[in-house]
Amino acid sequence: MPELPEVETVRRGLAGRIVGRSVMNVDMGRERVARRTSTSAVARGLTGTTIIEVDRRGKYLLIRLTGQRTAMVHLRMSGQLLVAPSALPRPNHCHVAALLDDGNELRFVDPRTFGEVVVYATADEAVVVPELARLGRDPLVDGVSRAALAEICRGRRRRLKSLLLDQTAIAGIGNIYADEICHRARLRPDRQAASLDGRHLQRLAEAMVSVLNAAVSAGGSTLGDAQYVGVDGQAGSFQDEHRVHARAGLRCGTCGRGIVRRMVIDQRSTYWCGICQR
DNA sequence: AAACAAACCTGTGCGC
DNA sequence: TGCGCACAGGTTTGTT
Repeated sequence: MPELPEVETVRRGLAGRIVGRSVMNVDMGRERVARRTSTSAVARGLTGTTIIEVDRRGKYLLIRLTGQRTAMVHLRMSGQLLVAPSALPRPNHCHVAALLDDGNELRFVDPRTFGEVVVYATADEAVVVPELARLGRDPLVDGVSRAALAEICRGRRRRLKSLLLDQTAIAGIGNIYADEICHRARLRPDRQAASLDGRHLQRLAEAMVSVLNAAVSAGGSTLGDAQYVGVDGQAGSFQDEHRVHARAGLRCGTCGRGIVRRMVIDQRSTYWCGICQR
């Protein structure tokens, strides 16, 4: 579910609601969400700390804590981080509930339990979360240029969308935004990345930044199943601006002539307009 | 190296 | 209504 814009929306929500708060007590649910260590390690790691700041790298949230600790949260497909008064009943599938000193609870909710939480000494980051070091550049944190994309595409025989989904190439883009970025750049998702010339790469870099920024401004995308919501349970609105994703059979909103088509790339549904995108 | 398949889970929507 | 199946925003592992 959550891609860069949704995770960034959560990050901003958390920054405004939990920075400066202390963790009084922690209730844990399913062991699986703490699989990188254990539920008791997560509870012990959080209890008694104060939240200093909230960082994001690609789809990874990094909550910096006192005591030189960090809590890493990855929402995967169905995870949510919610801040709610502790008096309100917890939703189903609430696997971490951290009581804060202002009476709110920070809650990690995840029906499918693909998501995870781990607390570690910040100095051990490279050991505990080794995939962070392998992430490619984050288009909003690091910026992305035509030259940077040329470097990524160079010497590879790979389809464009597959490259966009590869977190070690570019961090934060998932299935929705890969489709929307390809559309905005007017590039077919299945064309060979190595075939892109300087003009194409320039369009791709601009599309990446503009689509992701617009999506962050809209608070992310909440599809029909409403799985993604922000920390206050609010839906995003960028789904109203999707041009192709999950719109098979509908008329392309950009050219007004093409009908959005569906294909499968890397086991993921892929939507594109055969007229706009070459 | 790239593409593909399956796995991890639960929920929802659709056709019959 | 109920059942069975397809499918869902992610990532990893193993196989062609």
